Amino acid sequence: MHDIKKIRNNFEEFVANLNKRGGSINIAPFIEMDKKRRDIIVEVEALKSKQNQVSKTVPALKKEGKDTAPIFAEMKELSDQIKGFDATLSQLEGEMEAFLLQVPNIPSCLVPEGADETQNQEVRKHLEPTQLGFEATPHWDLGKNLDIMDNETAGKVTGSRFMYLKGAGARLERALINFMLDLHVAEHGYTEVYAPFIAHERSMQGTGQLPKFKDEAFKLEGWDYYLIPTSEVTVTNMHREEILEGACLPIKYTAFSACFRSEAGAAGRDNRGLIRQHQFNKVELVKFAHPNNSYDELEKLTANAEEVLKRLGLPYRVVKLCAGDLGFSSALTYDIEVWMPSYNRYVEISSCSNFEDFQARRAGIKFREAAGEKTQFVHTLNGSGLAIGRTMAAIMENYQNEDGSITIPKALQPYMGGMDKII
RNA sequence: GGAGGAUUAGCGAAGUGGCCAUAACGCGGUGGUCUUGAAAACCAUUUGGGGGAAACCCCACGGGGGUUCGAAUCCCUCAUCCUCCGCCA
Repeated sequence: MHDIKKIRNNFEEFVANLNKRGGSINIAPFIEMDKKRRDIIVEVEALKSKQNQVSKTVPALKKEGKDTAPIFAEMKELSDQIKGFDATLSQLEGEMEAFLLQVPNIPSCLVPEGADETQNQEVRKHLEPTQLGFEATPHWDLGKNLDIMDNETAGKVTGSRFMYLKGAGARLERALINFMLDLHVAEHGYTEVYAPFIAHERSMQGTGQLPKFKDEAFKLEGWDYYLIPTSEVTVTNMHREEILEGACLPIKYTAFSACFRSEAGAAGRDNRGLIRQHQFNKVELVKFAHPNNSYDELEKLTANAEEVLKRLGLPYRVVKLCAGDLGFSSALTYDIEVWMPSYNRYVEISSCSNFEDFQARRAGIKFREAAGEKTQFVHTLNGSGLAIGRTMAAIMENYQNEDGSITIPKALQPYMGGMDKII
């Protein structure tokens, strides 16, 4: 959500910045609605002021025993007029909100120009791509052969794009969750949160999943509830409609959750195995930061997510998304991509973004620098730290042995009850 | 799921149709007086949003709707909390 005043006062600059994303937005109807809205407000408030003035004199008139009927008749007319204006106004404001909710965030000045992911910029790289010395087996084949992954049973019980994990596979999922949460809590200073997997419509709107991406979300029939596509929704909205104390910032949360995505239109190649599921687990990092240092906080958050891959010894690179590839709510995003041997390329495993005040405006998350100061919107940030399923896939593929077994990375062995290999 | 009660500022709380929302009263916060300093006492100050060039005006008593000339107050509805009952991991 954008500041109406900002749009009103610099709308050419606003449109130019927005169009860096590749669209072309027509803001003129909005400017017209805004003008009309303010005209109506001036008119209706004058009427309300009169209504208040007259109402104040009523008790005195009654006390004096005067006849109030003519005044009431006149006031009835005024009251009806006010109701008419208020109805027009609320409809207009509804239209304006509906318009604004569809407008994506402005890319930060740090975002490179570009139309699509081919123009994203590689920022840094850790480790060289794994040299197995034999042909890489995709993780879904490894998983099936080791009897730790079973998508056929999932198909029987639920449907496609779901997965059963068994034995060491299920254990590995749990180990990764605990390993990541422990790292972020004990070493990176995040507060662990366990949040609902379902959120109402306004929360989904608060973080920007709605109204534009309705098709991506699973809605509960008969309810205004959605399965969360990421715990970003339930964690960021923890502080919706709140005024935080400036001294508390930055607030840092880490949360494990299942995530649910319809993945509408994402059929086809590169989606097998654990890469693109309707349900997957994720450990999320969320920050509420002071506007002055939110970009430093983004660097730290990204480094915190990278640390997971470093400890697991997985090769990765960090790319800065160009304007055309930037998510709807984001002002700047770093994607972390892990090396996937069977793909012979990097695959996204985390997306770390600064939303500046875009989500904060939608969700009403403010802070006060100090007592007596004006309130301002916080900057919100988040990133995966990391997606569990894709991390498991990356471990299976990068740590596979020629005999089809999988070595467990050292850092995970304590979480696997000392197991060092899945055979 | 059923019955009853509650929701007012940072906290507690008064207010049951107009004279009560810059919201009584108490606590807390901030500034000051006094003091070597502190405490105490005293004085002042302390919600958020919108419109307007400004003066100033409008809105908000858990959310939304209604009745009324006028709603914190009456009605409907939703949410949350408390008590009891039912059910349950």
